Amino acid sequence: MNAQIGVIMSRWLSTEEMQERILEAADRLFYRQGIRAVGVDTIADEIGISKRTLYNYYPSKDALIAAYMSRRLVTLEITDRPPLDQILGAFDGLDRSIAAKRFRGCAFVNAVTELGEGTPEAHKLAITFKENRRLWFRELLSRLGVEDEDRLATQLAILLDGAIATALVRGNSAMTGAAKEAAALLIVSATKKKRKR
Amino acid sequence: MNAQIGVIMSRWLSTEEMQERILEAADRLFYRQGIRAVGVDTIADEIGISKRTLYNYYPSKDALIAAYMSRRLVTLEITDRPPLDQILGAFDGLDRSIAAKRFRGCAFVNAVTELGEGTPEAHKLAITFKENRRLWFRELLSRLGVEDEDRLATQLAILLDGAIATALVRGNSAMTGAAKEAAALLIVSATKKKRKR
DNA sequence: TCTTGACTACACCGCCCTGTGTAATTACCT
DNA sequence: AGGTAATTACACAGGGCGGTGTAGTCAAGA
Repeated sequence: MNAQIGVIMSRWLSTEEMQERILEAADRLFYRQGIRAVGVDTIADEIGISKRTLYNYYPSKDALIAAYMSRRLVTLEITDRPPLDQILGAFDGLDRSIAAKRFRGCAFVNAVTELGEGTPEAHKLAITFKENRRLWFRELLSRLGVEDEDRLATQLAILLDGAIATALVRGNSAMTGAAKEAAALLIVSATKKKRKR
Repeated sequence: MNAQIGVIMSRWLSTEEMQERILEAADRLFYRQGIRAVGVDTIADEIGISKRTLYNYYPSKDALIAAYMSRRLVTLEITDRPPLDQILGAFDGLDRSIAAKRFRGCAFVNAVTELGEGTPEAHKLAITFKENRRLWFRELLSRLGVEDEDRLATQLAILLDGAIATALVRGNSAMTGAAKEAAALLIVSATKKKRKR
């Protein structure tokens, strides 16, 4: 066969690099086709290694799932751009993700749906992810100087998640503009309230 | 065994009643545990009939899934209550659903997530469901006399779906109030705009 | 009483999945 | 040159699933 690719790779790649290579493939397949729908063999085939080798780097599929979700748990950064731009930019980012044609909704919400209550780690990671983004909104709103930034951050997070779910079902990004507009209106309304006091 | 229940039932129940009885159990299990996670045997056991009998009423699991989703596709009714009450009442209804402790998110979004692109019927039913609710919002907004009711209906639908997704992940209904408030603010803002013209 | 139709229990098929066991192969290191 | 560690192909166990085949049971109607 044309095989033994893994043998060659393993000489050039460190353990961490192999894990990352596996994880990258798992991420792509899990996100696109669903965690339950993708078998370990499929992931191994995807990068041209044997299933046996994959189990040398991850002891179980559950470990792979946990690593997959941890990898998606990126820390959101706050730049020195205007806070309002950053907030509304999140909706533009969603729009671009949908347009990129690999969109399958929120990986964390999907994981909770697919795995159910039987996997508390996934559930915790999903909560953490959502809360991180809400706090990211809140910090930016705080810098904007709005009133009741905690509640407003929740509302923005709801809008974003709603746009994600809607885009998943409808299969297009026609509604991101409306969501962004609603977000802007809520923020403007809150800043006006603040000014009045 | 204590069995032969199905035999007894089939003498008393018509074909439609048996189908409904099966479907009710399938609905409960599919929604709670997920479509892929529930086997046909489990559904049959749940109502005390044999798998063989179940296949006499539904030719395949796919047919059962389609019936499950069709059953969830209820037509939303518009009453003579004030339109604003009905709109905001949708958020209260969500709050009650979550509190009822059987909440597992939106059945249609979950079906799209679980079944993927391989089941276009489910996808179509999900789109229909979401669009029905959006049009329900739009009709009520139209009766309210707001400006740009189509876009506002989209925004309200996004808010509701976002609240559903957030509640699914967080496991509580702490955010429905914020979603409802945002909805109210968007509507009030639209009515003010109308008044100004 | 006898026939008919629905249901049951149970076995079974074929498929897919996670995970492991094994012997052979390969490349690097001493 | 020989040893070592990783990888490979392959088989297989164990389990679940969707779906079917079959022989027997039971109640209703003629």
